[in-house]
Amino acid sequence: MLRVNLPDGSVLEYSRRVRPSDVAADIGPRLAAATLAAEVDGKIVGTDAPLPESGEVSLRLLTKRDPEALDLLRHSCAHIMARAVMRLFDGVQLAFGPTVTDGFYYDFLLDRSISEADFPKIEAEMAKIVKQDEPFERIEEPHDRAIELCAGLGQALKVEHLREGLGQEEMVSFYRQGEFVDLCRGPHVPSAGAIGAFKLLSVAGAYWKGDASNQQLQRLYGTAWFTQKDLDEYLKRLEEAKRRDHRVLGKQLELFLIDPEVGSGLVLWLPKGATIRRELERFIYQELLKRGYQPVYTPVIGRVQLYETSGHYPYYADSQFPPIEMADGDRFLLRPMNCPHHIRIYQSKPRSYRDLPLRIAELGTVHRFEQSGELNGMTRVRGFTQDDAHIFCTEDQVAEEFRGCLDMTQFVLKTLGLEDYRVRLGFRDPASDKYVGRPEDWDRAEAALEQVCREVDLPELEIERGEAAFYGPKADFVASDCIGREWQLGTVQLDYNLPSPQRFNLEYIGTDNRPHQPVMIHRAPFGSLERFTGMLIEHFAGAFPLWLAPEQARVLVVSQKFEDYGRRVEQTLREAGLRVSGDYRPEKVGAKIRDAQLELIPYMLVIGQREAETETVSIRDRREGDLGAMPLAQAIEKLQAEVHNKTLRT
RNA sequence: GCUGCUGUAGCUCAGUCGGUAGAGCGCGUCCUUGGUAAGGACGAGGUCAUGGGUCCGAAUCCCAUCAGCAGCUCCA
Repeated sequence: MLRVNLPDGSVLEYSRRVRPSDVAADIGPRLAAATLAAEVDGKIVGTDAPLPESGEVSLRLLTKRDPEALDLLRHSCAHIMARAVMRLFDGVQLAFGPTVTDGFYYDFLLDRSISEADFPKIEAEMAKIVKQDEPFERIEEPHDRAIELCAGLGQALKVEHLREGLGQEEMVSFYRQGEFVDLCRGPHVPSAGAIGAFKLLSVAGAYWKGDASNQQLQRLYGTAWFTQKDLDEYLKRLEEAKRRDHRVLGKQLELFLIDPEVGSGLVLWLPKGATIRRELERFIYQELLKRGYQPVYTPVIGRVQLYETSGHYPYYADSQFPPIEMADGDRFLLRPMNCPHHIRIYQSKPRSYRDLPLRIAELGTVHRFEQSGELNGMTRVRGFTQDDAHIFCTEDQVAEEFRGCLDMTQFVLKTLGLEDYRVRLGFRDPASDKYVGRPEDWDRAEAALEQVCREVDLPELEIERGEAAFYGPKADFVASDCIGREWQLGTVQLDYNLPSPQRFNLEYIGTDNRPHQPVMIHRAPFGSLERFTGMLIEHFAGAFPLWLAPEQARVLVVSQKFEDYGRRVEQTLREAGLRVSGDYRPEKVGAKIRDAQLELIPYMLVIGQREAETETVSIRDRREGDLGAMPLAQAIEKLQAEVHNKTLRT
């Protein structure tokens, strides 16, 4: 006897073996037709997955109203795409075909390359399959039979996966739909007809099992939805996201430039972008000073030997600009990070425990030769400036210093209204040999870091093995760009290795009058100014809060007759510390407003006869529209207050 | 670095079958002097990414290079 508990509290009892589809049918034919999958005791299964013969289960039938069903739909669509590809091309080997956010992909190995020109053909074949509406049938096979089956189908990659990835499994499942059979955990929607709308999006290379030393497969990306309307809305969302892309806005609003004559991945900050950066720098310096940091300046190159000591040079040889070799054989490296210079400042005199914690900060410009395929607007570049600092402290001070770094990073993000981020704890992968230092130091560092992070209120804290820096574990603040790619912004890293005798051999004299090894913390709340600014552009869609806006206000004269008063207003604002310009073109005020709106200028000060006579300005807020006239002095106070408070305009 | 795609005026883009280049916006000049999202007229502006090749003839076809886009790999 099986008791089935349904979400509405009702209970059905069965003395025979049933599947979710049977339960749905018992409830009603409409539900039976609409059911795409089921959730049994919290686990998503297909409608044909047998329920236990006895006992008690809770069952939820999933229809197109449930987001979980959409995921299944996409997975099923990946199978249909694979089926179409196998019909159209010879010798196709299947790799993996999972769902991703808003869609799915499938990796194929085949002789000829697939290009976007092939999409209509593939989509047409998929449409045929969807129209036929054949069911997805689950088949379970013992491991050895599965290998035979895949080998018989010529699916060598699947055989490899069965042997290596699924070597421990006794039984594995396949899904069959017509002539198409695929090793797959499932579940799937009952049949192909559930797919309301789909579209192939792109094709790209992808390495087998994600390893660049393996063969490259062809990955087809697509998306699928319950209805054409959902698909259209999704495509529209993609279009809209593109409009806030920092590369598009950076050009449109003249914020920055990447010029091939200068070099790819090298950012030229235009005056307006430079203004934003300067304000961010001012903000971060104020904050550093409040928090007991000591700013320094150091050069952008150093002797190669310095980076041999740190371990960076051997470790990252491929991703650095090659050393500059002098006639006398001396070699210099364009610095790929700032820590060695700061370490040498630490070592410039004997340090006592009384000096600690020592916090050395610098907006340090570094250069790294990133792979060409990685370069991306301002988010991945070859020259960038970190809001870097290195804290040298005693073991006892680590937790508090680390907490302070997390706090500063959170403060910075909050000030800018960046709430949508996650924190990644990057720990070492014990199986990898890329990490330096003693395992016991690593354990200590990871434990210390995790404990502090757990104490502090951090959103979406996750531990990721293998994400540590080679010298220590770290906490990264990660945010997504307009098309959903994740980027590391702020980072706080704990380092027991660079101070060690094998590296720089840092010391301080303790209360016991004996030398001890300090601990280092590397931290950068923004991360890089380039990447952070890029993300800010997208976050604000180019409409910056007043304190960051390159042009905070524009004086618009109704007619050129009022140019004199307009220029006086402009000058008064400028003297009050505001960034302002004036539009005295012989255009109608409507045209001037439109231009200012499109340039995302926060405030427009409209000036005509009335204002000139009464020493007032008519303020127009870019978002709110006309706010009416007010005395010039009052307008200035209003703007200054907004700047001072770093008000976020929502 | 790898796979696929793309590169035409300052910007966004069109350019058919290979026959010597077009629009809108912007820019300049002139007219208009106006009240909260586009006033009008005229004009200038292109080594069709770069270098080779095929062809009587190349923006168009082929190759290479450079750059960008999407993805993979990498990310101190």
